[in-house]
Amino acid sequence: MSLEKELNLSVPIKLDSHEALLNIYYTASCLKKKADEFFKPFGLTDVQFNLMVLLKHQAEDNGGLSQARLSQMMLVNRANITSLVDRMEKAQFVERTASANDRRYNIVKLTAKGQKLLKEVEELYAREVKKIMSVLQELEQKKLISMLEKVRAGLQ
Amino acid sequence: MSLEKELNLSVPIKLDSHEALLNIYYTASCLKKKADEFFKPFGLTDVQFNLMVLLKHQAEDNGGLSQARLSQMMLVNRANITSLVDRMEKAQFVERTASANDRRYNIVKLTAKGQKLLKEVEELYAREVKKIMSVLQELEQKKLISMLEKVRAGLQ
DNA sequence: GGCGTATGGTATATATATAAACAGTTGGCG
DNA sequence: CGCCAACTGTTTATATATATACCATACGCC
Repeated sequence: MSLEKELNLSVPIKLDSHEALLNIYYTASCLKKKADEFFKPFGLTDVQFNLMVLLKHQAEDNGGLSQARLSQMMLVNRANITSLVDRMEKAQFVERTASANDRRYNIVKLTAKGQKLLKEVEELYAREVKKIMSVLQELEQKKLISMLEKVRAGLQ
Repeated sequence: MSLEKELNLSVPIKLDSHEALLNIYYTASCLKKKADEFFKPFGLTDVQFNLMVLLKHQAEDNGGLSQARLSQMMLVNRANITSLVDRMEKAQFVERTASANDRRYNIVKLTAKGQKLLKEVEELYAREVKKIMSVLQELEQKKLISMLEKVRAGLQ
């Protein structure tokens, strides 16, 4: 359905390019809502799940990741990670360890509880993602990815 | 550039469909950052600009819009609009009027100051959007829109 | 070895988002 | 007419985001 109908606008969007941009924006917003709904029963948010996935799959030798590294991979300000890890530490999903080499760093790792939960959720999540994106054929998905990469590249 | 490189991931994203979904998500995030940067010199945020555009173009007879209507068109919870309009009223971009017909409603309208600012920003914004999306040809933009509509439709 | 610069994490102020509970208003229907 | 159900806007608690300023630490270079 067109954005115009979905948002119940009384006047159509003038620029095609604006409509395309708004589509990216609103689709992401809908996906986020859907994700938050999906994660809620597990006591997680989409952001927290994302952080756990990064800890599991992107840490070499399972050695954990620094908060700064996490902030780069999540495209957020590093100030953000402080409170996020605070909350997740309180929920016992992750733990901070001071780095031995460089005392500026906090190394964040999954706890046993975090690992167990992640294992449980990850598979269901993958299935859900496949289902959601299955409305597009494989070639379309690749085309979509390449178009969005072009848009990001154009932003500098 | 691929998400893998942009985020400096050490392990590639396994599922194509997940990569597509993350591309939507991260592109929206990059666009939002770009937009906020763009609006900052005018003392606006992207959300505030969006609200002003709706007030200007979607209100029939320039009669303003209720907060509930705004929340529907912005795809946010109506609780959100309260503080948003509070801030914008304080900045004198908009004003609330009690509806004559139905005392439950607040009608939100642009002030003269808001109209003047919007007029100034809107044109620059349209130019910027055209520039950003010009990395895609017109047909590609239409294809992008239709793919994103399909994704949203699949979410129910 | 010591100093300036860069980097990591934190604190604060601010903006945006949700959900849930509440009060006031409206409207339908017996 | 009166009650109930639905709707609007607000409040509160919570989660996420930014920018900025700050402190501790590390590193390069003289």
